[in-house]
Amino acid sequence: MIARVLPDVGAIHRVFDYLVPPELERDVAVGTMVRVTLQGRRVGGWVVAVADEPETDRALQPIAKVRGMGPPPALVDLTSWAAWRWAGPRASFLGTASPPTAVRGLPPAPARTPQPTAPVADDLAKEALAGGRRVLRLPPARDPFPVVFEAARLGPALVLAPSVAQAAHLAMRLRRNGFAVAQHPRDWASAAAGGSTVVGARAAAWAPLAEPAAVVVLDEHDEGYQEERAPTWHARDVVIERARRAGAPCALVSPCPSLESLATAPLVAPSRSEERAGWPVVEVVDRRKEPPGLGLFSERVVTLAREGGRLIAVLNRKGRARLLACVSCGELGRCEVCESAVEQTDAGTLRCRRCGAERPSVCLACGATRFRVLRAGVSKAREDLERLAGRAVAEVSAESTDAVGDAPVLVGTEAVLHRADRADAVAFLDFDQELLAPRYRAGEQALGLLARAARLVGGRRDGGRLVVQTRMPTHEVIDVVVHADPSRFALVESARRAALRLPPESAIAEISGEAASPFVAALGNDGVSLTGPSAAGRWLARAEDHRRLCDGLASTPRPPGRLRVAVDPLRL
DNA sequence: CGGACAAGCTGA
DNA sequence: CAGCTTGTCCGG
Repeated sequence: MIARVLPDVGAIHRVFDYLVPPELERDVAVGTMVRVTLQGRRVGGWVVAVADEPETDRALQPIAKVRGMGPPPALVDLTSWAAWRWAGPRASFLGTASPPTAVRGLPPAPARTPQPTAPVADDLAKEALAGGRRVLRLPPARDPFPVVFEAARLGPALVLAPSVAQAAHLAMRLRRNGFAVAQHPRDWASAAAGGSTVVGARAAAWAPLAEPAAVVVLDEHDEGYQEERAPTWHARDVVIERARRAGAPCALVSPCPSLESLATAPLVAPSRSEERAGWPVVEVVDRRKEPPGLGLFSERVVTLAREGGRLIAVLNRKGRARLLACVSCGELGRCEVCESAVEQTDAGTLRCRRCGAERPSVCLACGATRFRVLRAGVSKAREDLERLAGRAVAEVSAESTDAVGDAPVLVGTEAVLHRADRADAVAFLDFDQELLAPRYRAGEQALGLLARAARLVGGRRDGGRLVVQTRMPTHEVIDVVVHADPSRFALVESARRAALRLPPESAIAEISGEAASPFVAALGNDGVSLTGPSAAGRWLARAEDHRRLCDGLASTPRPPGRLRVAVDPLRL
């Protein structure tokens, strides 16, 4: 018996043949994790195929050790596809699909799927999982659990949630309903044994179910599903492919579905009135019509902060002040080293955001020591709101570690929307910053923020309330919440993407690193067009679809040196 | 990736 | 020319 082994070594993308000693034959199959001798040293690797005859005349080495079970053959096969789709090494996908600690044997599979105790009847869930792929648009306040329930009823299903905490919560609810459940990656062995529905976050896209009976992705628009480091694989796209291969129904659930999903699957949505009920009331504060000098806070937000209900104010700017001007001469506060804008620290000094140089609060032009805040950050916002509201206001950012507790008023970056679990109102202090962010997905991302905030306040019948401060009150993203109709954004945005040839109207990859230049020189051909390099030394490869793009990337030899290829880059 | 080996550089 | 650095090649 011959094992074809892919070593778990960075720069090796080849498969090598090894002899399987007779006493190990029982333990070796496609997916098995082994240790082998390569060039005199021991390295880990995966058996990606078994054969009777070697492909070489060389003398074969025996497999040194069987480390344990690895991904099932269907997933080993899927890693080849993923390596093509995201232009990355197959070994990195095999690593994600492998157990966190060695698995020598599997627990017994549950004899049969236990009969759920309390059936949840839901026509939309049934329709979304009737067969093939569907986008299921459910408003933020509507519980998606019936979809998960319906999927698990069909057999061992694969269910993704954007965060580990949400996945754990779903697992608990499924268990309470009588289903056998495995949490990925903790229960890797149970998942591999079969018979259990598997629940997890991004990495669970690679959970070891042989063939899911159904696939559900909750909040499929969530950016947490995409890996930031190259290869930039997307969990949603991985499970879509798994569902396709298994012939299993696949429901992509979201209050604001991504254009990518809408472009490739039919939409299922509740009635207008049901959808409306699931979005909160939104108050749009048109800042163009307000008297000048109010700063970050409209009268409406100040009133809400005073009134008593729990208010969360969102401002996506960290620190105290992001842009300052001298009180006496009006000159902008800039770095004496690199001339970039300086920010004000909590200690009152000025710090450069680009190079980190710090200096006392002194104007470079006139020597005055006082500055006016032109663009406040959350720290300043917290101070101001506390003064205006006359009660304690807490600050929350990604860095702050204090428990949110039940502080009545919170000010924070968007991290606050992840840390708090409920609110009576959420106010976006500078929503234009989100709408106008220089990224092609800014609109989708802004809408995602509104949907997340909507979850914290609940639907309109629960008194849920969003306040959006903006100078673009008729922007289609705001329109979505005003009318509780996400298609208002999708229509406008997909036309815009088509005009600009941006995804999903094209497939793009960002290429950077020292080897980028020779790589793109060899790339530009059949169906792949190139732009670049940008100031940061990045190229953009674009094709009509992923097939053309990924074929082009795969057929181009990689020159030596560091090369980063980010297919479907999030930020652009 | 990391070991092997070859070619290139330095100093006595 | 020994002794060391740097570069290139390749793995079962």
